[in-house]
Amino acid sequence: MPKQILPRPTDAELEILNVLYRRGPSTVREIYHIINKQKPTVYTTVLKMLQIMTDKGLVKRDDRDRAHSYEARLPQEQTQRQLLNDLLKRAFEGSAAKLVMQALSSKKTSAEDLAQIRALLDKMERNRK
Amino acid sequence: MPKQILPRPTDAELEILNVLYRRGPSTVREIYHIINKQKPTVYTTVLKMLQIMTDKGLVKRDDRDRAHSYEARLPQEQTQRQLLNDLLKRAFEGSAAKLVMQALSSKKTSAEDLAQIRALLDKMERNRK
DNA sequence: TACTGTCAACGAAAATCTTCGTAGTTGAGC
DNA sequence: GCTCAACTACGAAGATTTTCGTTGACAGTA
Repeated sequence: MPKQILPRPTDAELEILNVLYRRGPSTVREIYHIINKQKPTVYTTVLKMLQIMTDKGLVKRDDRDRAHSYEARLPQEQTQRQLLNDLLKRAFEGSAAKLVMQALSSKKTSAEDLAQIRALLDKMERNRK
Repeated sequence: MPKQILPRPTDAELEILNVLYRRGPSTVREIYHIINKQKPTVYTTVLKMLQIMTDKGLVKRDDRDRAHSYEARLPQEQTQRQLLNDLLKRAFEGSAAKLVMQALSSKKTSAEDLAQIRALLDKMERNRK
């Protein structure tokens, strides 16, 4: 029973989504191999997670072949944005600026990254006029 | 039994932490009044949460008075940073730049905020030399 | 057909998170 | 001392998340 509003993915679910984002549509076996390297797990655990995620609507299942193929339902950017907005509300009182400041000051960011961000800032200010 | 490494606060725990950050040290009753407005709850639920959070080390308890007083153990900025770093690892492959870009592009940010971020960027680039 | 290996389905157990009812303690006022 | 109101402690129930064992289905091969 698919839901309309996608729930925030849990930790384990996010790990699987990340695999799907890196690999594109994949079978349970393929996903299992990768997950198992990161964190020793049993095949059926991964399968169960995928079934739950299908119910929640986080992934789509293609069951034409015997080995079903799974695919993330939302593009990575949208998942990231959703998680960010969620964190924004829960911990930053909705202030994106505070969040960005914290992110920049806590992590060492490369010169290229800084330049990239600066470019984005420029673009946003231009659009503002 | 306090732990060394503080666990990531859960949703309900974060709500309580936010109250503590706004109010400073507070009694259960005070926290309960606020939480109850946001989401009807029973007094003992809030109390239980605080006890769990004390065990986890998320808050400190001052039991000198009869009505114990609770206080966040980490400053708000540190909690925020922890949550950010966590999200960074789980959803952004550790790239703060990607995270910042998403945050900036998804949310409308005010001109003042943009200026503030730009100032931070300048400062970071100066320090880099 | 019988055997083998791979697969999805299912349910239950384990772990964690959240809520709440009950009980016992303490302090203030009589 | 006794009673009442407010408080904390405790444990259990419910909900959710995560893990895993078992089963049955299916496809290929001899």
